[in-house]
Amino acid sequence: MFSQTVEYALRAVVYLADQAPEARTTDQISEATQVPKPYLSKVLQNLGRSDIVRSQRGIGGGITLVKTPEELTILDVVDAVEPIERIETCPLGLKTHGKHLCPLHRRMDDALAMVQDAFRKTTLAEVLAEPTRSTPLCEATKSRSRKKT
Amino acid sequence: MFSQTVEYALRAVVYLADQAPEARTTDQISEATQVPKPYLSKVLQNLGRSDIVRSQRGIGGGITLVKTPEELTILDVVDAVEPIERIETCPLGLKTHGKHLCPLHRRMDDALAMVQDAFRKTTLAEVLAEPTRSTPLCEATKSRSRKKT
DNA sequence: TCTAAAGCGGATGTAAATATCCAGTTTTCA
DNA sequence: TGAAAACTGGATATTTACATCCGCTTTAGA
Repeated sequence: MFSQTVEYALRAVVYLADQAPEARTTDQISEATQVPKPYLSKVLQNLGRSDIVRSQRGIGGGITLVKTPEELTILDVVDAVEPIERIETCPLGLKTHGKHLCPLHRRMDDALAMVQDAFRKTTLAEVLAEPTRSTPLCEATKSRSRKKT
Repeated sequence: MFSQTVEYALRAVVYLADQAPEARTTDQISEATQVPKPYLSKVLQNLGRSDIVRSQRGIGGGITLVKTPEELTILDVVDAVEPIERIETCPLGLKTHGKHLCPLHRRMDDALAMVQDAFRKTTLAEVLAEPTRSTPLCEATKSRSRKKT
């Protein structure tokens, strides 16, 4: 139900949040997140246009988060690459419904709203801080704090 | 976030539930739900294979629900055409994660679970019974109980 | 038993999402 | 100032979802 692109974007941002405030190259992100590099490159460009990440060309360059992990939510990232389309008006275009959704579409939209709310409430910092055996994106026992390669 | 196919399937089934236990032809369903007839036909075939609807060829034939609207949930329909794919194992294939999802994928899967639960709890009968100004799929003031054309 | 109604299944076309490639530009540093 | 690192943008596959078309089969009723 979530597209590949959303999955990839989230992986990349989680990785960058983990490494913040250090910059990481597309190569590094690709390797860490297992996202095919050429496609990842496009996704990152997109995140750049939406002001989620900033890019720096040239030697020593790379990608960094614009905000801190505390300020950035999952929803910010999802909205940047593929916003959740809420059902605002009757999909059948019935005039008499207008903004008053019928029970079917009301329920579908409620489901979308739940997902949106859950994503809005979760910051990247929370994802990283969660005590668990599984570090985001990394094999279990690997350190998470190593910064430079 | 929900595909066209799911949207179409739900519209068709809601319409059939409203008309139950009468059969309706693809033409009638198409007109009522505004779903393009040739594609609707495929969707209905799919719902037939999943035993959500039954079809009857020939004059006087058409499509009917297999279960009553009370027994049929939104999730049944969604699962029939395009099951919600829960995240069961780490999408990166990290061995040490196994079934223990990392915090990112845990949250994504939780969102999927919420949608699934909401859909499982709602029967078609509930959708039809809900007191509202907007009858499912129909213009506001139209009767909902007319059976034959 | 013939005809018209109705669904079935295969073939085909189109658009969007996913993925790759490469030439060009920016930047650092020797 | 030149070479290497790194991102950018455009062009091009590939795959999947969406949509249509058409000839065939089943069925009811005149």
